[in-house]
Amino acid sequence: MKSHPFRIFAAYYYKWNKLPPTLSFHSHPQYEVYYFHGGRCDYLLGDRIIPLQSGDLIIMNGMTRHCPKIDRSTEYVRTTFSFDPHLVQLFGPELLACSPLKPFEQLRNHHIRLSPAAKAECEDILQRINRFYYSNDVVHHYRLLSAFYDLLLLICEQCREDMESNRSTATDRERYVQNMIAYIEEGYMEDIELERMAADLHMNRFHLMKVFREVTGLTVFDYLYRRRVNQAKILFYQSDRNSVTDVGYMVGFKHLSHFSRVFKKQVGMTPDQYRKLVRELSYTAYN
DNA sequence: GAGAGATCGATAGGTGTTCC
DNA sequence: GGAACACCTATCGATCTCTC
Repeated sequence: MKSHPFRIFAAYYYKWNKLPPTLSFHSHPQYEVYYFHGGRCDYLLGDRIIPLQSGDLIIMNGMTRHCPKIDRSTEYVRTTFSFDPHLVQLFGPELLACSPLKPFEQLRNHHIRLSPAAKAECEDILQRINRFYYSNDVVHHYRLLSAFYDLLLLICEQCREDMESNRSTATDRERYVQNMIAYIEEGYMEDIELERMAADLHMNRFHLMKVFREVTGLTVFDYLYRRRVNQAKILFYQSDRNSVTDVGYMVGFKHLSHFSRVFKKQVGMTPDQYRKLVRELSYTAYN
């Protein structure tokens, strides 16, 4: 899976009992699932501190800055799993009917304490994800997607009560940023200007930029371009008949040169190289 | 040879930072 | 929260390479 071109997934099982890794506040446009197996750790999520217990699950929209604060005197084990929310488009309308991303969209950042039975089930799914993630086998790639879908459903089940009571723990600043992200989601394929965005959201342009950066660690345009490039990846994946030029225009770039430059900066290869990799993969899958 | 795509350079306008 | 300004980058056009 490491060499797989479709790097929208990222799954990591991590066990540490010696030197600590570099852990700092970070954010990203992907959604993230964090599962705590064991150890002593507080999780810093925006301006909240969550003391963790074994079997705790945190779902995050990714855009709020987050990091674990680990007690180094004990062994620390966790699994994180991040993914681009638009990846679910690959599941098709029937599987999307149950809104598998609803907990991420409605609750945004949410802490779940799993029962022993749910904990066992979750660990089984994560184990499968971890196993298939590192495989280059095409069948394992689809089994990874299947396990991913299973995980989303488990999360939906665990969040059902909280979603029904519509309990949201977002702060005012997070809600501001959620509005900005929703605005970008609606118009990322068109021209987006900060001035107009600020006016539409009834915010000051400077305040808007400042809050977005403070909450996410990214600039508005950093986010916009990541969103466009991820959508381009999905379009390449959905059909290798899409030309680089068409995809560039479809995701909101006005000029191919700009699209190519941004894509290469983010992905490390040109859109055409990426498209060819995806094409090779689908040929392998059908042969 | 034609079309698609990549790359480069110049520049105007927009953005981010800093300060109040 | 608002303003000023330096700097970055999006845009545009030109040109080159590659593939069919």
